[in-house]
Amino acid sequence: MKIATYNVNSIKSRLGLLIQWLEKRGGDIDVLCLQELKVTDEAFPYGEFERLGYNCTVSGQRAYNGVAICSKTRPQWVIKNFGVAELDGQKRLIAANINGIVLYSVYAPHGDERGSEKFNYKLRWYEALRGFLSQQSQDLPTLLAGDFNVALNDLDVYDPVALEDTIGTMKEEREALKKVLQMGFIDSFRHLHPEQRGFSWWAYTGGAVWKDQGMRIDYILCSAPLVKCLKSVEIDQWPRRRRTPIPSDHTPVIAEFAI
DNA sequence: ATGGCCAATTTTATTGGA
Repeated sequence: MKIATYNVNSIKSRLGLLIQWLEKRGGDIDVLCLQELKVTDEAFPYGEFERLGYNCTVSGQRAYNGVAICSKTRPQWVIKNFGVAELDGQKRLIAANINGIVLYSVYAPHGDERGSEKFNYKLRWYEALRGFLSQQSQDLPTLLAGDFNVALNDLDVYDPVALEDTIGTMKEEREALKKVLQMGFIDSFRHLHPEQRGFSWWAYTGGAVWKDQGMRIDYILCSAPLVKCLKSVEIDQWPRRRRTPIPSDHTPVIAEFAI
């Protein structure tokens, strides 16, 4: 079973490229976790995914945020949002039970800059994520996939000196994500590739992707039972390295499990 | 692959992204 996570930066703008990519891969993606849809539930292009054999469950929002899980088998149940009034105005979390595996598609807040209201919101969001996870049943194997907007370590940024203390690399953010990992989640890419640089995001500006000036901020985190059957983790740069149609600034991360 | 962001809305500017 292959799981992919992809921050599409608008599903409307990315639909053509996304379908092209799924077809180019020969239909090997079983579950697709999407972020930054920027559309309401009603405006999500369900039909396009149905044609490719996917059932999509969506927590959407106009203009900002929005997450979805698209899978070839229907989920047994779905949860949308934290159930925390302060945070649920922004659609950044969806969970689905697919074949007895609990899958999350999450989109962590960007955070703007240290000390800003958005930065504090980001830290509160991570607290809420941990609170939510701690209340879920631990009986089922769990996958946490999405855009976490944090580069965990210096190996996860192209220039740790230039990017020191900038958004995505600050110690508060890294600690927030590391606390999630300490709940029993493993960074699948780093687990299989301890020394490899592999970015999932490059700025639109300055031809960053051609210079490989990026960051690894998109992750597939898995609970211990799933690590045992983790076969491979791949960052597929193909969608990001298109000139036309215009790509997202992120690229998909794909993990394969022997399930 | 080779100059220079992209997307949505508030639309001919502004806001958010990272």
